[in-house]
Amino acid sequence: MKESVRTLQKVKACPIEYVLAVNDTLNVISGKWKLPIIGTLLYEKKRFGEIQRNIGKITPRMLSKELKELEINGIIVRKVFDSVPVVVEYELTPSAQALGSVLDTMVAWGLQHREQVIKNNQESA
Amino acid sequence: MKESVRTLQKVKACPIEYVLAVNDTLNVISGKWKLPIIGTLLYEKKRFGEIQRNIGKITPRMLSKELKELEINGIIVRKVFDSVPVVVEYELTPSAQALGSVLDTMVAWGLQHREQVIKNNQESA
DNA sequence: CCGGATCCGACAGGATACTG
DNA sequence: CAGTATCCTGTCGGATCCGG
Repeated sequence: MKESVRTLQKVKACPIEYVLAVNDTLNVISGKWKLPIIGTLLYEKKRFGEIQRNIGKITPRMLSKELKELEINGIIVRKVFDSVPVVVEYELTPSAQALGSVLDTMVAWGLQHREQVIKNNQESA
Repeated sequence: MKESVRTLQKVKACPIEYVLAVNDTLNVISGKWKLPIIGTLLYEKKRFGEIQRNIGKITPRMLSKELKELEINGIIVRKVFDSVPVVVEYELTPSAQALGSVLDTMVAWGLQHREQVIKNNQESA
């Protein structure tokens, strides 16, 4: 677990498991590349190079590192085909696909919040 | 906007506003202290020192910085009372209180994901 | 084609001391 | 009480080159 999201405390009267659950979710969607990677795999499973081209500016080092983390966290599955040259496919787990609901609420809140901020600015003008 | 969450791309067939909305939400809840601060203010408005004691291990430097960011982002309101000594109160905006729905879905996903991971480990054992 | 190894800058976050 | 100022460390992420 990353240090930066470890210390969530006292969010409402939530039991400790809730706090851990929120941190688990945050660890899966925060950082610069996690969501782009998940996003590009939502359509279909892809190979290393495909992901890299799809995302655009990510270096192989970062892509490799992020894929490894996502695999450890049960977000993607890595399949190696022993051909020559070697082929590796990455695919989302069902759990990862269920992230859609989280993103939906985040979109909803983001849009609503933006509206609210604009309205407040107009009032104070 | 932080660099680390700027490059979200191609998440599903989402229009660009959805991507921005997700980033807005992420900017409000990621980092080590944002959620603890919001959490402690969910009960009631508090003063600087109260927040600091409530959270526990945060330094005044970090607390000040985070509160400033949260204010800029329309998450909290800062009220200064010109008494001696000076009193400053921090309070959540309605928008911030609406974050509960986001946290709820994150909790739900986190719990479900954990279950799924455990189940998969048992199967492969 | 799929990465690993190495080096490097930028920045989040901590420790401590000090002001209005 | 409510912060600032300064310094320091660790982690994130980029660049480049190398290997199976």
